[in-house]
Amino acid sequence: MSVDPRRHRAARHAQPAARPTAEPAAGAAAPAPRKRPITVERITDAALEVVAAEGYDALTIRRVAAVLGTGPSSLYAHIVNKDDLDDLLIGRLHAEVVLPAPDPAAWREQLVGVYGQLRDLYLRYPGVSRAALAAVPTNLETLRVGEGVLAILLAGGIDPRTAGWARDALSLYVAGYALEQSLVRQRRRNEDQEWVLSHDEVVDRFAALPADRFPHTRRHAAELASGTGPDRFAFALGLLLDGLRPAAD
Amino acid sequence: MSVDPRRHRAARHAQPAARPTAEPAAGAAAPAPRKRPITVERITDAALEVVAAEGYDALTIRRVAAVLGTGPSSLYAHIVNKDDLDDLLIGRLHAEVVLPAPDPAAWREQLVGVYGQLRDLYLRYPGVSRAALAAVPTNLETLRVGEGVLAILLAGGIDPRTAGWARDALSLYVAGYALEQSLVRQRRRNEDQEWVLSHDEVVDRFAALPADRFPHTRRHAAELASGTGPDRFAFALGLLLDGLRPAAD
DNA sequence: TCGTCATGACGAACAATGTTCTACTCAACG
DNA sequence: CGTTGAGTAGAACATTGTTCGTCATGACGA
Repeated sequence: MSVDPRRHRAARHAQPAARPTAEPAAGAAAPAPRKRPITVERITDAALEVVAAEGYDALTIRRVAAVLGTGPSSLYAHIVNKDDLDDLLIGRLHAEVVLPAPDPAAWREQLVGVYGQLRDLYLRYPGVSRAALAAVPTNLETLRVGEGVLAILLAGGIDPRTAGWARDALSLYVAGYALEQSLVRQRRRNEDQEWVLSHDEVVDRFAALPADRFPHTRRHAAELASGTGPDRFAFALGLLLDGLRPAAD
Repeated sequence: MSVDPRRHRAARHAQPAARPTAEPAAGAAAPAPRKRPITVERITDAALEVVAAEGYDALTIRRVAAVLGTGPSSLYAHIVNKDDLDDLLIGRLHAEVVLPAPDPAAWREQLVGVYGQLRDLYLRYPGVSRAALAAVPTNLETLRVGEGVLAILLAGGIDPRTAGWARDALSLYVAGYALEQSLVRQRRRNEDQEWVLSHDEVVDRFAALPADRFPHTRRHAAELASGTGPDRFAFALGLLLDGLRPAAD
């Protein structure tokens, strides 16, 4: 039974009562174990390494264990299961988000900045946003980012209930956007699937649709396939944020 | 090699050249095969049955085969792989969406109606929205719904490029919303996981956060956890749609 | 009417996954 | 020097998607 990693998970989701990690003073109590013991941090590092290099689909317990030079069972002394590993990943990602001090005059730009960071993190680790969508919303680092976003919204004059709902919608959209974008890029890599289409092919395909059943798609094929990812992202975020304006004026 | 189901998949994604399904006139050419042969339609039916009853996670090839009273390998004469099955599912779901004739005066309500249908379909089959997020956007039925949405937006006076981007954002949000909602309900069912929280517990947990690091989350715990699913859905959809207004006026 | 053949169904099997069981190592402590 | 106990690791199990070779079965031509 040993230390039971479930306790550790619970600690990551509960309020930080005392010391979050309780790292030794580097040389005092634990004078450097000879063989680089497996820790939750090292597991998370290895997992992110795998995801960055090969995508979230390649993230298996065995793959992570191989990176650490061990077998799959060795990880289960530190993590509860694969869901727990996902949780660690999105926690680590959210931990990297830097939150600005809320500025009532610039709440909109600040939110674009924060969610832009999240988007970039998601895209740097292709497919993790799937884990983010499935994640339990009580992870401590996720809560930290949520609190920061809430602070910005409230500083902007948005009433609390609206702010909460808007935050949910924004987070949902960003995760969904990153997931879709990752899938597109992944498909572009697997060119062995002959029915995968490039950008131009999509335009051609749209334009080749029967005019009787798909008049608009056909007519505006170019516009529909237009716009890089960031453009669409900024557009959607703008829609969501501008809708909040009335409450602030 | 036989008929190669890849051809069928390609047909489902290509333009409908001639007959979409080519169903026999019931008694003319094919006078009722004695043993109910396995067809793509029956596979899709069985798969949806499984998802409706046990959720998308329970959707395995073997499970579907069992519903049809056969072994897993029998399905591979009709589908390419599991991704193909996912594609069939979301195609069938989109086929059930009824599209209104575009009314320039009611484009907003019409869109709420269409995406409400999609949301209800997703929620009726818990978890399928995951497949929808990963789906290839060239599925014929998906294109049909997309065309319908586009028609409504254009009738509302939205310019084509904005309409296309807005459509993407809306579809993304609806799929993400349904996925999140399905996960919440699924978690609520698996009560054996002790760290899963009910609504009230979430409020308590928020209110119990340390006030120094989570002041806003703590203070507005009630508002943050407030609102049923439909409320939040309507709110987010409203944000996205109202942002389009200026272009229409 | 009989033989041939192609289509599709099926069982067994394979590789890969998450997870558990049990044995083992090895530093710390009496 | 012996004990202990946490952390490690290898083997194994159940379940997944997928493929291979074989078999039934209905259609078609002589």
